[in-house]
Amino acid sequence: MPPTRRRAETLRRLHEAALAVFAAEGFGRASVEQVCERAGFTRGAFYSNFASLDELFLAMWAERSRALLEDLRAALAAADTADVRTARDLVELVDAAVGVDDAWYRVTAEFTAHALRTPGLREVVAQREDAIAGTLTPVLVSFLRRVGRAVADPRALALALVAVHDGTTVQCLVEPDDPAARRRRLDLFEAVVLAYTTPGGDA
Amino acid sequence: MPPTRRRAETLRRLHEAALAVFAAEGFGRASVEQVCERAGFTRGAFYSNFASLDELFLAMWAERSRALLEDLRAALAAADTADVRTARDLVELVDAAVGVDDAWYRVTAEFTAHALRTPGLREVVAQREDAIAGTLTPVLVSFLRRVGRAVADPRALALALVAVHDGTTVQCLVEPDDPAARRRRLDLFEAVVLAYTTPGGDA
DNA sequence: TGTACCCGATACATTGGTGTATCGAGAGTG
DNA sequence: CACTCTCGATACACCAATGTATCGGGTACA
Repeated sequence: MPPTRRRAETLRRLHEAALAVFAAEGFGRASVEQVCERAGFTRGAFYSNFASLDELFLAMWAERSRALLEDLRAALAAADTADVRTARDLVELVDAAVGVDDAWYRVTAEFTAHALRTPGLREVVAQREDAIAGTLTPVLVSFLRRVGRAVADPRALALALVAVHDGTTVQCLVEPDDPAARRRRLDLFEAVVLAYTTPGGDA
Repeated sequence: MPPTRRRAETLRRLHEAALAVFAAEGFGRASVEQVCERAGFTRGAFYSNFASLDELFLAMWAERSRALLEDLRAALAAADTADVRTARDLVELVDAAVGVDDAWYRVTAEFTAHALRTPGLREVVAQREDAIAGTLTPVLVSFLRRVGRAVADPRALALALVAVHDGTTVQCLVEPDDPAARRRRLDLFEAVVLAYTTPGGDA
């Protein structure tokens, strides 16, 4: 059964409100009450759509990561091949598309920590991360080939890049006014790409 | 004024209880009440020692990172030079000393997210992280020299390693039964060390 | 051993959140 | 246009936590 028009709109507003509240209060401290107030609903609306904040978060996360990967794919597809010749160019392009999103980082970091302590959730998170890496891999391989690099173990590279992304994002956010942090992030990305690939491709 | 004996013991018990409660409930959801109950005190005890949970956490964190760096230094000092000949050896040694601590990771990740959203705290966290990298740097350089590697930019390396540590820790914890995650972590550490150093040293 | 004062206990007034059971407006449907 | 049933609002009963003001036992120190 497809959600009715009314319901779809309700979900949209709840997602939006939840993101704002999670970002402002922290996932752990956000209450159903706050989310509903922000969305302009009573708690009744919430409970007839979700059983818990966890459930709402997972729905948001699925949506958001889908959109993010789509953006990334689009950014890469739109890039002029002539402008992307080296691994560094590619790294900069991807970084620009993915960015360093303060609010989103905080929310996912907190939720991940929460999931690690909640057995059922841990597996769900593991699955999602796996799916993300899985989607990322082929895109990555094909674009690396364009800049003349062959990847021995694409999965390892994808996971390494995700790890570097997470780790450096914190550093960038902790020192938001320091452009050096941003540069170090790009350097590290580049170093990892070079370490996990060998010359050889279309370039 | 040095803390009296009674007070020192109270602090010890509060630290211990706080770590347990933060780990079990999440930093965001932990209450003063819970911490005190676990420690066997009333809230009166808490408020006459700290103004907030933030304050308590910062005290714990300072203590814990001091101890961690001390352990690391000791582990490196104790290692038989004959057994540590390559960058990989060094990486494995450090990894064994630092480890992947579930509870501690969750607690710090949540606190960091919290600090990012709390202006005053963000700077405190930045300072602490800086101090950690600062302490790490000389140790790192001296041991890399032992295994025959020279470091061009020690600070960049230290920060890169911290980022990789953070990023891969999550991955290891999300898939706790997968030894591959652990191996990928070591591989990434090694790749980064090699990328940020050049041959040349005592070896 | 006396005494000053530290520090943890107690009590109080408040606040804000929880989940469920029930109702009825109005969207969806033929 | 009328019928149906979804879904958000309302109301209920309940609990957990907050921070402060005050008290007094016991530690520390001469």
